[in-house]
Amino acid sequence: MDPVVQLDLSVDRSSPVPLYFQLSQQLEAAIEHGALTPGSLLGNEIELAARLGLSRPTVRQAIQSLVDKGLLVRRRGVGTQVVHSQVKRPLELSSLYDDLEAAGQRPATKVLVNTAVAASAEVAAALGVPEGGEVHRIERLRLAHGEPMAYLCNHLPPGLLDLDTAQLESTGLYRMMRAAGITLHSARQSIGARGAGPAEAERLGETEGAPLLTMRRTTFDDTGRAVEHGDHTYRPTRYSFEFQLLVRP
Amino acid sequence: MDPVVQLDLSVDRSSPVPLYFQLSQQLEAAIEHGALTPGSLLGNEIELAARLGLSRPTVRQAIQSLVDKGLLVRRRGVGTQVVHSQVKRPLELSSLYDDLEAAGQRPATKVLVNTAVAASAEVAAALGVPEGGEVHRIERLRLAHGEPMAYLCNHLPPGLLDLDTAQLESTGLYRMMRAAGITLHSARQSIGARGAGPAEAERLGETEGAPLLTMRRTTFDDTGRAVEHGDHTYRPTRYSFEFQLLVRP
DNA sequence: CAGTGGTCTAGACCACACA
DNA sequence: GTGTGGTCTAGACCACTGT
Repeated sequence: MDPVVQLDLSVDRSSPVPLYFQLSQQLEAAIEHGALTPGSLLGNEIELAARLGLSRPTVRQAIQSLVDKGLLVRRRGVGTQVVHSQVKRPLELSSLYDDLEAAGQRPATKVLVNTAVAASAEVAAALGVPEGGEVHRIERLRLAHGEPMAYLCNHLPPGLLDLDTAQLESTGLYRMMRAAGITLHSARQSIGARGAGPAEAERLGETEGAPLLTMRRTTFDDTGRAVEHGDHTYRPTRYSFEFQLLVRP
Repeated sequence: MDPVVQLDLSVDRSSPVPLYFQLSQQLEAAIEHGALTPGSLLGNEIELAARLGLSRPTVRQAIQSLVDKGLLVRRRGVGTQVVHSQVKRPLELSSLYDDLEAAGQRPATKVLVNTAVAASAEVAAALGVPEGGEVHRIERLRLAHGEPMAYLCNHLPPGLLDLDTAQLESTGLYRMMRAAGITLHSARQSIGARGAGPAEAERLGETEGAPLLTMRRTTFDDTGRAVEHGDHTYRPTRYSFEFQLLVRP
């Protein structure tokens, strides 16, 4: 039988951090460094609440947040268990710049184009602006260790952001948006593949017809406004999309 | 100013369906068919609870589930608003079979291989079985309208499932797993691209070196056990990965 | 300031799993 | 049966937003 684990848990009621959050952090940390081993039972919620001097709904809220992260599983009539597998993070709205930086690849960006243009039909539809209306176009080449990894073409609605070329070369677009107070909310993505055309091959240092990984994405903020439409091509020998999924219960 | 909408909401206390779920379904339906327009305010929770004869936590639970789906946004001091954009579904653990069926493409499957084999190092590591130990190997060709769309190679731990060839040809692997009482929980995926080798090109009706979309995935059930490892190749002219993402709040 | 969501309490009854 | 999570109530106070 799986053991019921006794943990050293406590909450600080004078802290501004919500109690449920303090608890979920402690539980997550316990799972992280092995104090709660995979498969172990958490002990029932009532008893846990009594031990911490919390109400049951508060304890439930803490546990629920970890269930949502995929770290715990609840079974009615059984209990709450630590999931065995190493669930890391569900897919997030990732930024290539952040991905590369996290991998220690010291990303570099070369801005090829940074100008206002008339919106094509596709861009206009994606951004919700009139066709032929003004939008901002950015073309960038992303490099790691001096090697081209991806060609990024983005369009943004006019006036959304101050698109300084120097800033674009030193950080990622999403970071600039967040810094400008834009709350990213959702994105619609499409990932595919195709053979490289002559210009693409040249830009990325590939041969014509070489397989390329493509990603098209429209990103929305929390008011539902489209804030960015991107058309990216990646060298598949240098980059692939990796992510963890959770099944919606 | 955005209008506060008055809706015709009600709950049935004699129903076995949870009250919060009844409410969230009605709200979702109202958003779906436009009774709640994007940007409109939902009205405060206390008043909504009073109107329905529910407690505030119950109403909050209903609203929270829609916030989690990305349909609503809460702002402290402001209220709860319907998101403007058409958020459909966050990425789920999708099955190619279901994807094709949903697109009305009448998928067909040809089972090429269905046998026990010794686990390669990669498969053994993915499934958590000893290298060289017995695993089950399935190779399938997925067709739509008689045209090959994808080549699917999967490995499963031994004895997990009764892998009937006829059943494999008439439905998808995930459906068979769910029908066998396996609760899918999470998956780790990697999507990339490469040029087709001679055998792959032959199988999919492509020429050698043609770009192919690749997906490698390991799926886990809710006990953390790996239940499947797949290595799939898709014809990019016929298939791409489309999904909606929500930003982690 | 008033109004909103964010957090929290101390109980209650029910449905399901397992022995 | 017993024990678990699932749902629900009727309040409370706090933090933030916008006027």
